[in-house]
Amino acid sequence: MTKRLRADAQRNRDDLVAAARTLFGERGIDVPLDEVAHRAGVGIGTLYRRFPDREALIEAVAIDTVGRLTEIAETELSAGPDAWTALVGFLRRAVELRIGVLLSVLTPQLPQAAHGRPALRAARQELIGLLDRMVAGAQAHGVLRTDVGSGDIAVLLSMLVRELPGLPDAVADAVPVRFLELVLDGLRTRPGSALASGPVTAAELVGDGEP
Amino acid sequence: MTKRLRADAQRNRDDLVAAARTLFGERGIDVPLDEVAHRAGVGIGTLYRRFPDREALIEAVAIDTVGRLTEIAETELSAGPDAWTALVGFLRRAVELRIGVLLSVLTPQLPQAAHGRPALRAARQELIGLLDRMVAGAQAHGVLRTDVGSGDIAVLLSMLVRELPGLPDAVADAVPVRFLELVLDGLRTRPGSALASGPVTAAELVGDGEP
DNA sequence: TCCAAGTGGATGAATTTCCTCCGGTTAGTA
DNA sequence: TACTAACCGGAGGAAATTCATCCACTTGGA
Repeated sequence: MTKRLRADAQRNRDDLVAAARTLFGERGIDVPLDEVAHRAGVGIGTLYRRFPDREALIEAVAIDTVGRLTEIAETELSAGPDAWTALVGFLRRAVELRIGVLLSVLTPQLPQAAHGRPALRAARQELIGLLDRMVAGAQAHGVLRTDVGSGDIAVLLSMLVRELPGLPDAVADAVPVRFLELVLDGLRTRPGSALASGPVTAAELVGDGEP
Repeated sequence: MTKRLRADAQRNRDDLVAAARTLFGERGIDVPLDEVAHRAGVGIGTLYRRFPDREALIEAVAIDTVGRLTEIAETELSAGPDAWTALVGFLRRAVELRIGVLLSVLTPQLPQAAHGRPALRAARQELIGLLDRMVAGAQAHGVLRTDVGSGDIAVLLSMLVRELPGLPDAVADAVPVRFLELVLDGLRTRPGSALASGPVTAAELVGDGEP
């Protein structure tokens, strides 16, 4: 196993991965590494010492993210009364934490080398298994439509979590959870479902009634 | 009015705006202008002659886009039997053409100056009016949930149209329409609704069963 | 036919991003 | 408490990207 890090070094490493996860998710995989370092509250030097190149950082983020999602999925599956509840819980928590799967599952731009790195492959496979279980289970119970698959869930999560630039902060913050509920329920009127927040009007989006 | 352009020049101008609209939508407002020119099949020089700076191009795209959406909305509203049908038609056509509103309606990064340019303000106001009409109408008929507003529609459209990098082409192409239908219907099983394409599995997303 | 209008892309400037290097700091052990 | 191996931060030059001009050549249309 790799040498054990000094306490502060480990802390910084974790902060870096966390910062990278957020920034990668929000702004894409090619945010300047300087920004990642800054957001983590460490110097650029520190980042480069820990992760020799961008690819290494991406891989670390991927593994970390898949791990978190797997944990969430496991928790929900074992705690929830049924697969659908687990699926919904999984999505809610992932969205709340702003964790998209896509990056971690297929890590688009990840050079083939890293893409297939065994550690990542294994972790990914495990997550996919859990996703499939939730989807299949919910479909078996007849509550999840059968024309969607686990891949749809992955894409959905990524779409929801991705930041839309230019929105007023209040709106931007609410969007992911808001739209998750919308996708779950659909736009059509349906008894018993109501969004937590009120309607967003276009005028409010523009933010200038009469400036 | 501004001087009339020579035929070929006008054609190039249109191509530029079209290329910019697509690229802005897919990759954000700060794609390199070189790429816009290339995609439009013209030289960079041509772009710069027609649009002195990025802001001018953005404004042109915004006006053009709002115009197109307005036209679609008008068509659907007058042709459709009711507001809900019009709204759905509007969304379907906009998604099909990959036209997001957000950019054009609130043009996030647009410097205040241009953001408030009268031509754009007026066009935007008109579009917002139409959106509100569709939303309010559909709600009055009881078919659209009342906890969403025209702003939600704008955000939705932008989310759907935005490209998710790294997806297999086939999936990427299908995503916008696929998810529009999902949002309209919801993930829950519902009689009589079926997606045009089959489920997308996570494995298929990753693209490597056993490579 | 003729030329004002238009074209493209080579090119240097400006900006952004990368990533090394090293003087100073600190965790952790004895 | 003292010592040192490990770690830190960020200045700054190299490299890459993007901007935006300029001009020799082409073309639409009167």
